[in-house]
Amino acid sequence: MNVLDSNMRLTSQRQVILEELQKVTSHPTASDVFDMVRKRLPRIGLGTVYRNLDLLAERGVIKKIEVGGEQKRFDGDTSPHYHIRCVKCNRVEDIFIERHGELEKNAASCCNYKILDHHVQFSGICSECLPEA
Amino acid sequence: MNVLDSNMRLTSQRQVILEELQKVTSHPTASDVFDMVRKRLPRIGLGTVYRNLDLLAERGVIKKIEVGGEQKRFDGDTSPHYHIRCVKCNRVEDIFIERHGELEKNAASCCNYKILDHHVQFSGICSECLPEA
DNA sequence: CTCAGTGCAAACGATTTGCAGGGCC
DNA sequence: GGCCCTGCAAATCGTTTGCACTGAG
Repeated sequence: MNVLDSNMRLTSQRQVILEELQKVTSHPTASDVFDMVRKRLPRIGLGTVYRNLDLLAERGVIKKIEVGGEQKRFDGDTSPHYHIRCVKCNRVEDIFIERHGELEKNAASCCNYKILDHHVQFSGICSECLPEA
Repeated sequence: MNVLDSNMRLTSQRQVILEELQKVTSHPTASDVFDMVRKRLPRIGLGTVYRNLDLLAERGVIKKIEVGGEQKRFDGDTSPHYHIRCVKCNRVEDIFIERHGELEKNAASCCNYKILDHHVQFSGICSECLPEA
């Protein structure tokens, strides 16, 4: 928790939210996290969850990811990796293939942007949904 | 407009929405399209715009793209290409580099999904925003 | 003590939907 | 003439915010 500013307090809500998020690899939405955290802190409010997730994401302690779908999702793993989403059940999983630096180089040569980052989104059908497809 | 089902009617609203969208490369949001279309059809409703954009996207006549930000955007160009978003002004532009088939192959070998598609999202600072950065 | 953080509820913005009337095929 | 589609407004959903209170430092 040393990444946080000195004027950022270590509340139990903040702590539990981070712990619960880092415990899973399911890329939960804010209300998923709310449900997870509520088991340990029954009086926590949904607003608090949103506020803390945004704050932690801003500091880079966690990542806010925007795959398809309506709700944003959060990832406790900040190491660089890609994602795949199942178009049937909307599950989101990690794809650990090496980042293609080449991609940013190619993009840079065909537009006059200062490129900061890139992300690759795969979509497909997960092994669990495949049989019924 | 031959891509449409036989039971899909060619209303003026539908026609104008498609025309206006194909006229630009700015990846407008639904309400951007609403504003564009309203100049020609002042009585059109926002709901109609949403309904038609979704419908056209479902048929593959246009594409619904989900870059960062709150609103979804629409692209009249359905040829395969990537996108870059300016983190300052939120403009979205096309990146025409050849698709990396390799990406899907690599992803397939590290997860047991049937991979259907992939998309690459770049983020950066556009030439217009760069001076003030 | 102080002020960042909280719970709660109301507000908000994007999108969806129910419905009665309208116009394409 | 049927029924898909529209305009309109209300409803919904995710997320944000105002406020008075609480508790970490």
